[in-house]
Amino acid sequence: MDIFAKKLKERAAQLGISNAEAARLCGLDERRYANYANDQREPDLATLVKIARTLGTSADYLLGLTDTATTDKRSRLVERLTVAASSLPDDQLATVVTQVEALALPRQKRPGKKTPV
Amino acid sequence: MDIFAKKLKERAAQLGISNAEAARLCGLDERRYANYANDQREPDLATLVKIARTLGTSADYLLGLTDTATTDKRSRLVERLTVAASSLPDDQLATVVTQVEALALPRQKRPGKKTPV
DNA sequence: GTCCATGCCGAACGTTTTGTTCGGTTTTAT
DNA sequence: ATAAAACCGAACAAAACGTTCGGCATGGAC
Repeated sequence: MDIFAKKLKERAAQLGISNAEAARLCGLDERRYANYANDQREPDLATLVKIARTLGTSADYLLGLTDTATTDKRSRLVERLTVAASSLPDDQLATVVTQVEALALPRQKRPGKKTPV
Repeated sequence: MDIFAKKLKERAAQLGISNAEAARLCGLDERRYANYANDQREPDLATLVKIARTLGTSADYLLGLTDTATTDKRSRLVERLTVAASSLPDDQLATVVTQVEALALPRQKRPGKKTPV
């Protein structure tokens, strides 16, 4: 599956992270992940799912069954944010959400009922 | 991957064919395919793709990635983050990405090969 | 009833593939 | 120049795979 290896590298590039970082995010041994990215080994299905989920993409994309390349620069930034945020512990994630939402909602005179984080 | 096995059987049922017929359609040994459908073996990635294509479905479906209900608490937090971040101007978005990535990868000061924001 | 085509399954065996470790080179930012 | 991080080839034990064999159950044909 050379396509899988290519997509793996392509995805890491989209996210602006190294393969080693992608490995860490996925909770996989760095050498092991590198074997996937270099088309020397193939993961089992559970690992494939874990990678797709962690990198915020689909198995179909990683297997070349769809070509949904994210070319938009802003979209990729948002994806990087999603991937990074997903690896945070609950409390840090909650904090980040609060802060970014504060940034996003510039000035509403009366902040209405908002779901507490 | 018990999900994969289930989806395999589910798909054959949807198509109104036996597992043996599905195996033949995919050009796979009947016993081999049965091992997949019985959750005793797993196919390599190329075979997974062949099955998905032959049965007219997606790898995401076969792997149970489609029905990712966003009912869980963390997923909703991440969704809120995505929505909020998407409304930010470019520079603020870039800043947030940098900060969250720094949080996500608690590591030494030396970043390796990484695409700059 | 007998036959046999079809679907399905467990066990076993030889082969292939994987995960991991070790050591080393290359790259990058200070 | 230095050190941290990224990256990679080789090698080996362990795990997973594909395939074969035999067996069981069902249903239609004769």
